[in-house]
Amino acid sequence: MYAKNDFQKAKAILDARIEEMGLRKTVERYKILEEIYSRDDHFEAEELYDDLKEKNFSVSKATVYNCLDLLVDLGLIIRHQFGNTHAARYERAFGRKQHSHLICVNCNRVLEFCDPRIQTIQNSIAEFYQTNIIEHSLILYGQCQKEGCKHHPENQ
Amino acid sequence: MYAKNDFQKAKAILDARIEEMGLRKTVERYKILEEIYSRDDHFEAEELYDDLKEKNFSVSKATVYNCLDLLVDLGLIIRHQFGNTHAARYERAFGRKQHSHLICVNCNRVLEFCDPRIQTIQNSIAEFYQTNIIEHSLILYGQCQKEGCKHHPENQ
DNA sequence: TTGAGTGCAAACTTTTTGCAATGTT
DNA sequence: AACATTGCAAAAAGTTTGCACTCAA
Repeated sequence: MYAKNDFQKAKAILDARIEEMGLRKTVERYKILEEIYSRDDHFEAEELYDDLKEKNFSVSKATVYNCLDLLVDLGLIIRHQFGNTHAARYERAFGRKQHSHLICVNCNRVLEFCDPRIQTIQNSIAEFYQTNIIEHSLILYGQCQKEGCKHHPENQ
Repeated sequence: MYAKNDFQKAKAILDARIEEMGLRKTVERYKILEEIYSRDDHFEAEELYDDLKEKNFSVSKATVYNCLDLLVDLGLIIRHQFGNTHAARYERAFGRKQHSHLICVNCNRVLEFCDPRIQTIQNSIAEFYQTNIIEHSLILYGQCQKEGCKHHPENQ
C-alpha cells in the first residue's frame, strides 16, 4: 500500500535521526508517526490526540505537542497556520506531492493544488534579496462550490 | 501627508458603512482606526491596545478585538496569520501597495515584496476550480541578512 | 543506573463571552 | 428611552511548562 511505504520511509528516517541525535526510541513517537501517516488530511493536534485515545493508545497532550515539534523539525510532517482557524494544522510530508492550499471561508474545507510558478517566484525573491528561503506558503481563500458547503448569507 | 489621506479615505468608508449598517459612531472605533493608520507595520492586537493606553486613550481589549473584526470585515485593514507567531497580525489596507511577505525565521522581521505573477496564479486556480477566490496569502520563510538578526546556531 | 521522555495538572497566551454600565441615535 | 457598544473580569481555546515518575539505553 502506498501510504504504508511512506510510513516506512518516515519511520526509517525517524529511526536514524533519533540515534544520530542521541534521543530515545519511545513507543509514543512511533505510534504518533504511524497515526499521522495513516491520515490523508490537515489535522489539528487535538484531533490527533483524540484519535489516539479512541484507538486505546492514550498519550498526554504534552507528548503529542512535543512529538509534533520533533517531527516538524525532522521534516517528516509539515505545519500550517491557516488564517481562518486558531490552531496549527499538520500533514505528513511524504507520499503527498508538494502543493498549496485553497481554503473555503464558508465550510473550512481544504482543497490542494499545485502550481510550479510558485517555486519560480520563490527563486526570484531569494535571488533578489540574497536570502536563503527555507519554505513558502501560498494560501488562497475562496468560496467552494462543494455540496454541503454552508454559505453564510453575509459572504455571498 | 500621505498616510493622513489614507486615514481620511478609510474614515469616510467607515462612516458610510457604519450608517449603512445601522451601527453606532463611537469614539473608540475612530480612535482605533486612526491609530492603525498612523502605523506602517504588521502589529498584534496587544500592541495596538498598549499604544492606545500609552497615548492616554484606554479601551478594553474586548473593544480592540471587536473593532479589529469590524475593520477587517469592511476591508479597511488586513489580518495575517504568520506561521512563526501565535497571534494574528494586522496592517492597514489603504496607502500600501498590495504585497506579499518574507518572514525571517530568526529575528521575525517582516520584509514586503511584490510579484504580479501571484495574481496570475490566483486567476488560473480560480478559473480551473470555478471558484470565487477572495484573497491570497503568499508567505516566504527565510533567513534575512539584516544587522541585528540573531541567527540561532541550529538554523544555520 | 541514569537522565531523556512521559503524564498530569497548572500556567500561559491569545481571543471570546457574559453582563452590567454607558452613550449614540 | 432604547439598545448597540463598551469595560471588566471570567471563560475558552491552544499551547507550554514544572515536576515527579517511568523506561530505553
